Amino acid sequence: MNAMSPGPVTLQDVANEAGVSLATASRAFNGSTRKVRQDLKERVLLAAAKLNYAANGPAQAMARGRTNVVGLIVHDISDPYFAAIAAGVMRAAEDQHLLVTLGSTMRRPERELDYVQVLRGQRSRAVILAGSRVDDPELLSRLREECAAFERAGGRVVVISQQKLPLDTVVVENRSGARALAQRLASLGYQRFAILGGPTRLLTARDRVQGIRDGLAAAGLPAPVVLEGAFTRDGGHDAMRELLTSREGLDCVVAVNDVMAVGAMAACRDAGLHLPEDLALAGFDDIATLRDVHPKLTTVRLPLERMGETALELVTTGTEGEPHRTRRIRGEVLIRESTPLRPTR
Amino acid sequence: MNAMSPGPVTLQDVANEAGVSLATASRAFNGSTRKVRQDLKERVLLAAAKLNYAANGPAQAMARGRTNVVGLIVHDISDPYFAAIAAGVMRAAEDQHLLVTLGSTMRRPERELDYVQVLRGQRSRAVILAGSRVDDPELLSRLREECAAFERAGGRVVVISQQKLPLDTVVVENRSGARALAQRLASLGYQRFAILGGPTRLLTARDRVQGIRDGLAAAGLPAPVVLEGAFTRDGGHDAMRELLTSREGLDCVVAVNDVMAVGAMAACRDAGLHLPEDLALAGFDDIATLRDVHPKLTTVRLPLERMGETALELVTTGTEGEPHRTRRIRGEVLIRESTPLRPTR
DNA sequence: AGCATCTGGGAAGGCGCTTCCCGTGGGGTC
DNA sequence: GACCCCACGGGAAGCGCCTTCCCAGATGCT
Repeated sequence: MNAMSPGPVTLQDVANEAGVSLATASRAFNGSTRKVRQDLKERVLLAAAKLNYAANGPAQAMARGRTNVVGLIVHDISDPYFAAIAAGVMRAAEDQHLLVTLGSTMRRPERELDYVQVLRGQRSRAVILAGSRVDDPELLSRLREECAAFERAGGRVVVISQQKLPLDTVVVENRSGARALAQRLASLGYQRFAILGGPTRLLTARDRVQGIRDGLAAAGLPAPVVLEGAFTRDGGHDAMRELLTSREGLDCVVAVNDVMAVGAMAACRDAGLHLPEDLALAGFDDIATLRDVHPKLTTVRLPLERMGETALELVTTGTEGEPHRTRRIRGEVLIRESTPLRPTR
Repeated sequence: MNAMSPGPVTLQDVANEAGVSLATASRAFNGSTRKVRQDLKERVLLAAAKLNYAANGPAQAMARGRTNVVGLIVHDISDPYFAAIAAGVMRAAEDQHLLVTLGSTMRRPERELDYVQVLRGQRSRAVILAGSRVDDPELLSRLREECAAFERAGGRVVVISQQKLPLDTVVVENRSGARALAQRLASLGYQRFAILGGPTRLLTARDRVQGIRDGLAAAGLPAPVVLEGAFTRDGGHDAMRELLTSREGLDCVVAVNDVMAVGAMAACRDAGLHLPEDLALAGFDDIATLRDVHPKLTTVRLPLERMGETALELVTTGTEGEPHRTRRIRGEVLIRESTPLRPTR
């Protein structure tokens, strides 16, 4: 293609090819303050295409002092909750010509700190922390400091979950959603509830448990049994199995997310229970790939992709020095087959 | 923290703080060829920690001529198939202190080209192309050229799917897996098959369809009906609905992936069919979150996370100039409830 | 004709880091 | 004790690009 220079094509090569100066070639691409005559610009672009020029990202980053990369930190990318958020972030990022670097903490929240630091070093334009905050003041405080350092370095930080840090936040209204779900279930006639809760240190799990409690209390129902399990399919499965061996007379089990609910569903089947006749079951999130389980799962729909898009929108629209903004995301209760109207006794 | 310099902390700041030269500070971190006296090294590391120093990634990339970023390009990150591969890549990348930049083509294969080019500009150390190749010679040829450019620039390219390019490849043995599945199903007594195929231009879909055909033919069974649908839940759903309105006397339907199979399952239920009594159904992939659907789905297990890990291993272990390597991934047929032994008539 | 305005080009500076090269000091060898 | 070598610290070049300064030429306006 170009036999002259050895390594990758540089802007100088493009300028030579087009017969213009380096400065003009640069202006042809980024033309901000100065204008470049149309025909010259075309020549440059043509030369670039001919040489298959791709601007050196690190060099640009260095000269400009910032990149067009945003970091997305999730707990576990193979969890469909985060995969859906990631899809939303990706879609919005593409429109803005931003690249997304993915970090996965493998469900170890302390790893968020490392990622934020690494991304600061990378001069990422922003970091999106997707996923529940954790009840750990020490960790929270260190994270606050790390995020502050990130912002001092000129980046933005957006959180998707709880508003626990002085940052732009997409707040997921887990508690009110869970409360609404519980009230709807109560209105369907269910009375004796159990909750399959996630790890209590995860605020998302905790908020949902509390919301359900709120809703049941508001409906005048007794406090539910709460079991703690991992925030995964196996967590739901194991918690449900324990529940089935020890508890009797339950109406309705609410898992704090769909993945756990599906695990619980499997545990019920293993135990020979017939759903929903023998027991009603509900989840949370409305994970797309789980919408076809049978019986169809009552849940609270969260617009996961839109949450990702919203986070990226906060990244791109912020103005310097502005106080941190909040976007509230409400869940929508979806009553489906797994919680039919309960025949009155 | 340090009131002197305005912007982010630089290596010079650390060197000053530690009372050593810039060169020494740099060597304290990377000290490969050259050694630094132990006490000086500790002083530098201490100073770095004190100042909360994070090395400037772009600057390092520029000086070294390469980054520690690998790009992962998938068709759709919200598809659990790709999410699982991504999880494997992430895990392996973490061990190697590599960062992963995610590209999602939104199922438009031609966008792979753009991503490869962008990642070349970013001086990514490698690109992993996860996802089916496409039957489009023109596109394939352009992709070959773009990948060659990437490798000329010093990066590596690894493909997960079919061996269609002269690159390191994690070959998924879709055809033999599908063939084995079909033969097992035949041995269970099924005779009249239909296939819910994906888009024919996707080689993964095509290979699986062909494998099933092979297996049925080997078992002496008549050629199956094949319907084409999108490679998604809705694709499976719609294809199954069409199948149910037009075809009679089917034994067993095989969808070319689990997501489609679950969509098909829903369509069957909508039509009042009872699975597996009225119809057997099988999928492909063994997607983790879909293992609990009822009836449990017969499928071909693919070690998705391990495929991601293997791809990253190819990225890190390659030696210059070596001919491209191949890692074959075999599927494992899992017969489950959705295809019970068929009572002989 | 005189002046303001626009645009291209050359050149220099700087981003933060790695690494080559030089110089010095200490230890070993005969 | 002279010599050599090695180890290691420090100075400085250079990675590719963007930006800016300044000058030259062209154009348009009064």
